[in-house]
Amino acid sequence: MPELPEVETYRRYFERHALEQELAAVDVHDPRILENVTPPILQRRFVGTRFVSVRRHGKHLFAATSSDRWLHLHFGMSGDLIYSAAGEPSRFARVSFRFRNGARLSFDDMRLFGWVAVVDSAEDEIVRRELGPDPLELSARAFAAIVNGRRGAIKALLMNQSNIAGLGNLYVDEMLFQSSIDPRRAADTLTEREISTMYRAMKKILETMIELHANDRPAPRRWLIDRRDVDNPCPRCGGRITRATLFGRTTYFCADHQT
DNA sequence: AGGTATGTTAATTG
DNA sequence: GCAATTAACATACC
Repeated sequence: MPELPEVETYRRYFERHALEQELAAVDVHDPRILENVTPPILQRRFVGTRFVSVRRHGKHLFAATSSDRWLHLHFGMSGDLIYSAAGEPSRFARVSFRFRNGARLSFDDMRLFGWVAVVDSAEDEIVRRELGPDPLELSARAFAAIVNGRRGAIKALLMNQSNIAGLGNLYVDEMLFQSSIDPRRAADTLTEREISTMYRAMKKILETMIELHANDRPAPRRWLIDRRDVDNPCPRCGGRITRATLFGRTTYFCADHQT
């Protein structure tokens, strides 16, 4: 389930379980998951090294190794990380990093929209892919600068990873729901106050979800996220949740209070 | 059987 | 160049 809070959760999981152990083997269960390497090159790059740190930018995860290469993961729609001390990899494991102690870290991805790559520099890769700033390191002023002067719809703007990296369909809907803004509103019709409300909602939603994932807790009941279904009562105003396809994605919102 | 899915990108059109 | 739209990618679930 990968937007920014989920990828941050994977980052912490990777950091907690898979650092500073020598890699004994890399098993490629399905080579279609590899973005810019072949199985033998992936193995040559990583066997004998250790992961030393993990960083995240938007929905991208980068693990530095004790050599000069980085592992670069993107989770697509259904990517996941599973560390296990022993046993067989799960049904949808596409690559498994096996450690000297017999444990493995598997990259799972049922739908294969994610990928595994090897890069020389996380920083260069962020630039090369034209990723915008990570929202957790974005000031209110910088956020306003991204929104201001754009004519397109606010939802499309927020989903575009080159504007801000890390928001996806669910959390953009959540931000707009909590900010009472219609997803179709043109960015240049938003007031300063609305932009500032969106910024605060964005930070609160992302930080809260990271905390909730860490404690394995569900989203708050007054949020949209677990009520994404047509005709559900709006947990804010008593209206009805509407569903529409906007900018290619299924969008849920409350037409009563989001204007 | 058909609709749906947390993402990205290329192609097309305005 | 920007913005909107659609299709495509591959797979499973209900």
